[in-house]
Amino acid sequence: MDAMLLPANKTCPIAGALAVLGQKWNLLLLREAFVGSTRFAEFQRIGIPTATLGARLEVLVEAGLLERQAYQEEGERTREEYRLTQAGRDALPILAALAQWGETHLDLGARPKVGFVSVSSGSSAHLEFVDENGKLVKADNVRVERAA
Amino acid sequence: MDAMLLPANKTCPIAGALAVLGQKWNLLLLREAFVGSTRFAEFQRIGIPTATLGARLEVLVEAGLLERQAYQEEGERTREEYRLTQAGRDALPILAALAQWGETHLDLGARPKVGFVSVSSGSSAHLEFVDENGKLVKADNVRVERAA
DNA sequence: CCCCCTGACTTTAAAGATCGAACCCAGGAT
DNA sequence: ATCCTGGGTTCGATCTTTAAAGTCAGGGGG
Repeated sequence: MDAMLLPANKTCPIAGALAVLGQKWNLLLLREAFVGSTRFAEFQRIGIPTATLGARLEVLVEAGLLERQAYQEEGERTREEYRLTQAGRDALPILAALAQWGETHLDLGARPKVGFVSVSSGSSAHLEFVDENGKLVKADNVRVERAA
Repeated sequence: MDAMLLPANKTCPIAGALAVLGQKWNLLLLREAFVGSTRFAEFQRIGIPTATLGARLEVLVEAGLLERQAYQEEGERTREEYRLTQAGRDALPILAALAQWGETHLDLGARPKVGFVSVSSGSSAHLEFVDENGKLVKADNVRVERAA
């Protein structure tokens, strides 16, 4: 990841975000957190080796995307679980954008769709570009400008 | 990346997208393509080693995000440049989501902002969640559902 | 006291990915 | 013929991830 933090990349929000989110497994771990996983063993369900899981949870906590919270069940010791911070929750559009792209361009076979659901209306939600006046903008009508 | 394609992950659009887009450098290369880079040497500006660049461009072409096009300048040989396909262009929300997160949560220092601009209105564009009825949904009001 | 169990990690060597430096290739110009 | 330029490739070193084995710690039970 260091090589991606050249002077020019260091001020680029995309490169900066990728410095932590681009590390293997991190976005899938965040997805797990979004669907409710909190415990070490729950995060293992994505198939990540435990050594990597331990290291990644540490990275996500240090980067402020997850936080540790102590919990204790009856007859059990105090343990720690991992919960999304606001910064972690703010990564939701990244996951949604990846999901949208994957749905559109990959052959994923027959399966129930993954869902991003509006809690208040109960209907599914997807990402759109919106301009400063609140108008929808088609993605093909959005240009990326490099800072000078 | 293979371990991320467990049976359960294989049908997940996020994991599937990450199988190609999650590879180091690929999203930054797409960003370069969006701002107009087409040639091998132009992509090098992100600081990627040439060996990795060669391999990555091949991956992005094979995955259908970039395509090669022959070009020839006067007095020069025929060369190939790399241009976004529709699948490549459809990755724009991913870059925008990363940029939004980076802008919000990283200390990037003083610099001109990176821009996503609506071509027709000239104003900046950002991502929002929208429900099936076209209504804006706040991200904190979006729930991620795991497929059963 | 010891043992067991369970969940949460850690250790270690091997495999895989990325990198830096050197190098090669090919076509056009001289 | 050589030189130049752009587009790569090769290769050994370094870093990252992995699989397998292991440790740790607290609570319960004998």
